[in-house]
Amino acid sequence: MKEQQYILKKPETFNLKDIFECGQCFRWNEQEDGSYTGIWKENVVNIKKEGQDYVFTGICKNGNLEDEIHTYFDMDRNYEEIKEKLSHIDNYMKDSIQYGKGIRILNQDLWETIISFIISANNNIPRIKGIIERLSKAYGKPIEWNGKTYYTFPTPEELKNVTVEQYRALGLGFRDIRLYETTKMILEGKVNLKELEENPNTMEVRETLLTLSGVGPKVADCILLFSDLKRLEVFPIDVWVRRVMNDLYIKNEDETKVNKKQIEKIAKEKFGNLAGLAQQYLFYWRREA
DNA sequence: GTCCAGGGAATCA
DNA sequence: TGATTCCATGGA
Repeated sequence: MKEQQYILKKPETFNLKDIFECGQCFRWNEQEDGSYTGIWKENVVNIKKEGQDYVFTGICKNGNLEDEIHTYFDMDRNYEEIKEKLSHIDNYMKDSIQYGKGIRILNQDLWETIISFIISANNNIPRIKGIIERLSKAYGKPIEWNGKTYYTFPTPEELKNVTVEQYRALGLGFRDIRLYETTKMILEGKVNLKELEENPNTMEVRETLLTLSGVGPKVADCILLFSDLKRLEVFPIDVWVRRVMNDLYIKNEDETKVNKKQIEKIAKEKFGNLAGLAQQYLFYWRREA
């Protein structure tokens, strides 16, 4: 495969750290020079900031690099407009957006996002990344680039004969059976990912996702928000979001006892159909700062 | 040794 | 419906 290069000139909303460290993805890693290298589909790419431009260098198996980047980085969406709207809600939103102003929500592969967020349950980001890396190395396809070997995220077919014990050996812990069962359900057609992609009804898609093993409300919402399903109105609630929502708007003495429905209600009232974006700014802001 | 992590499922009231 | 408890693993 031939190396390609693409230069993104002076993007308004685009910051490598904000995009890759805000918790939406697990396969991008910072390099010694401050650039980031990652893999999606069968693309291996390094992104380096040069002045106000971003230089993308890498290999792209199908199609051309520019199109792949355009889709993956959600370049058709006007984030300036979204941030402007959310900033007017209150000063908390204004501060959190200022902190994560370079965030873009990636259009990640649905299957990969489902498995990645099943793995994320009661887990921490460094370990999630490690598990996904080992899973890809064990069952994905190798891609050589720039003297290193990268591995694609394994397809359902590539995980077809993997046993629960083999998952456990990768360090998946109690999530081994969930991965096994969900892969089986998708291979058997009990859940059809193509149909999900084509269904505009978010609540219907959510209900279907919830039938998958290891997918509860929070994981389903992350899938809806971070995959190419791209439903910006959902509001995933994890320990960090519950924490920040309680600190800002609810002020309960014991944050662990805050009712989830109360959080959802406030999120819908304040953020409306942009709740997912608001959630992401708040999550990143609270977790990093 | 203890606590915690981008929670979910099983169980019980 | 709502609350409790258990579930591996690794780092702080």
